[in-house]
Amino acid sequence: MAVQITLPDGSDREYPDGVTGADVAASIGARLAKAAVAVKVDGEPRDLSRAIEADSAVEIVTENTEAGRHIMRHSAAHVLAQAVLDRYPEAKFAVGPPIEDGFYYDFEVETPFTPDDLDSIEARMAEIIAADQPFEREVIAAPDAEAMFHDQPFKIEIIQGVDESEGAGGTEVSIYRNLEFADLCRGPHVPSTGRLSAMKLLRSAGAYWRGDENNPQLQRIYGTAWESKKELDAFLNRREEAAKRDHRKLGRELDLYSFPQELGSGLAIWHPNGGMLRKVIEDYSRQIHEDFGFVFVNSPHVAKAKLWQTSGHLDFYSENMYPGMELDEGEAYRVKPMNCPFHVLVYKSQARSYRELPLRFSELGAVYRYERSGVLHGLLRVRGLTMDDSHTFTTREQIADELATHLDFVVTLLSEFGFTDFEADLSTRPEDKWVGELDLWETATNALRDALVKAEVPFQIAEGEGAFYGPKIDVHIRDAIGRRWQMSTIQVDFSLPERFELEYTAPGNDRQRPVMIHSAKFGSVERFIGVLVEHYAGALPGWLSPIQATVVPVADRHDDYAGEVAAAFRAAGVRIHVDTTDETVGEKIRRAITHKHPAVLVVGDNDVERHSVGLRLRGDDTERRGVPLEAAVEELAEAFAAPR
RNA sequence: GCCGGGGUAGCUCAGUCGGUAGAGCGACGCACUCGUAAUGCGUAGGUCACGGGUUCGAUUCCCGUCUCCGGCUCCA
Repeated sequence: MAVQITLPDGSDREYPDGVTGADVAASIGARLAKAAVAVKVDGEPRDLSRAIEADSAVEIVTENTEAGRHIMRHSAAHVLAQAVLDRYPEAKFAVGPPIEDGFYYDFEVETPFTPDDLDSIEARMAEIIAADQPFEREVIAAPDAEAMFHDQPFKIEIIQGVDESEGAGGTEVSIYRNLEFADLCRGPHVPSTGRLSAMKLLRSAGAYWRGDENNPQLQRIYGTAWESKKELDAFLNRREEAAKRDHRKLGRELDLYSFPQELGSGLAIWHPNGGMLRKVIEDYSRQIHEDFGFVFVNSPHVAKAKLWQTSGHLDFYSENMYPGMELDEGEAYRVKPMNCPFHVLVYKSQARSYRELPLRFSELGAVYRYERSGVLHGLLRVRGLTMDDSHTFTTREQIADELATHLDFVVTLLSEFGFTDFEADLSTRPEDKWVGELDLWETATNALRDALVKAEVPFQIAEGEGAFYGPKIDVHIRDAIGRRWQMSTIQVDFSLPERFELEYTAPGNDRQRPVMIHSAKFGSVERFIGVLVEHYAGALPGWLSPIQATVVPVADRHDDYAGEVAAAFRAAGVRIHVDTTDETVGEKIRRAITHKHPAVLVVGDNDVERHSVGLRLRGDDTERRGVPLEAAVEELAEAFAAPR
């Protein structure tokens, strides 16, 4: 007997019966065998030590691939559990999957782990790894597994879950064993613990069993594992680099905004530089809205509770709303968490004709949302935010064109801020609870899909994930270091027009109900700025920089000329300031560079005489001397011009 | 909200096994007037987050509050 194995390059090889993945790897090459952590047999990951019974396509999974690291991290999670149970025999262990860049394991223990505990656990893991214990797979009947894990309630629950999902009775589960430690696991695993030397525990945290806060809270330990010390160090280094981009830290360094404790959680104040950044972004927002045919409306921060009752927010959104207040004779008011009811009232302020539609209302509206204290995070999750919010009222016939326009708008806007890597989620009708007409849902959903295809935005369909009142598109971007952020949304709404009994007069003089499209392009101005700052690591593109250029007079006899230079730039629309502080030239330049100013202009005796400047642009560590002033003004005005 | 870890000068941090605190940067003053990433000297600046308790004495120990950081989706 022999098995025929097809390798990824298409070649076929014969192997004797009982051949293992490890044998196949060894037969191809010693280096491959050394790097192998598992195999894929007909696409299914398996242990290297398992015999390959039938003819199949085999691919060796090596440690330097994502699939390989995934397996290593899964194995590292086992070792973590093993170490914890060694140290805390009474601990109950729950689940321990690999995640992006690492792994975790959840435990129920008497007292939460301290940082010292983590050191001790990591030391025990190092011993297990040094002992190079082999991972051994075993398949046993579910009832036997329940007996084996009789004092491990989470494992019992998992075993019973396997029963439910795969049909009760006669079900088998696999377990992995290394020495005295055994864990329920689908596998595969690395051959032995010795493969996990580049490993580090990172932190502990509370986490609810199965992510549900009604369940007991477990103690989660996070760790990371890589194929080599070098890769581990590179990862730790990347984390440090990411920390340097933290918009909260950069916000302070660049004097953009702050979160004073006196103010309140989740609330920011904007300093002059941040105020300028907001102005530039808000000016841009107004301009592009105008360019895409939107008109501007405005609304107050509070409204009668009855309005929120009509809109449905008190029924569906009240947990995110600030508590009510009473005015006059017991009239209840609420602070707005959204702008939509106001824009609806603008629509209702007069009888509408089909000739006016689509009607696109836009507002940079400050809204307030109650977020749980634990989820607040800098500008990225706040309790007071400014939405570049719009509400478009269309006829049914116009929906498709209108959605395409909105997507075009969003993509144009994100591109002009330098984001190029988009992904979208298309959320479709929920199964059970929804309003409106089925064919309208289909029309709108298809229109959203067509728009995505036409705009060439890669997307996934989030089946049934839509709101009850209509389908939507969420647009995500990837930032400079690969993180994914949700930015824009385009949300169709069949419900609000119904609730507010919106109408327009159609050509046949009959009354029709419009459809609404909610859309936020930045999401929130605050959050958008947070993402921008992190994406650019504070070095905002010239058109966005609050200070675009600094003039450095060489000595104070050049201050007057420096003022003339600044005036010339200002006249051309460049945001410039003169550094007249009593410092050396080197220090003033260093200061401008560390504050990420896009241009530094040094002026000295030669420049006064020749009416020129020394010009140094950000990212360039050389300078150009004696550039004629007019030429420099023209160059920077062009380089720093806003896209619209 | 829940779990863990923090809160000391404007910022970054050290320190106090209970005897009211220190550095660097920044700010301010003086000198220097300088050509592309830190000139020198000096001065000021702290209710050690807030409230209570223990103590002869609390920034330090205990309790509570506020606040910040990390985590709470990724199906053995």
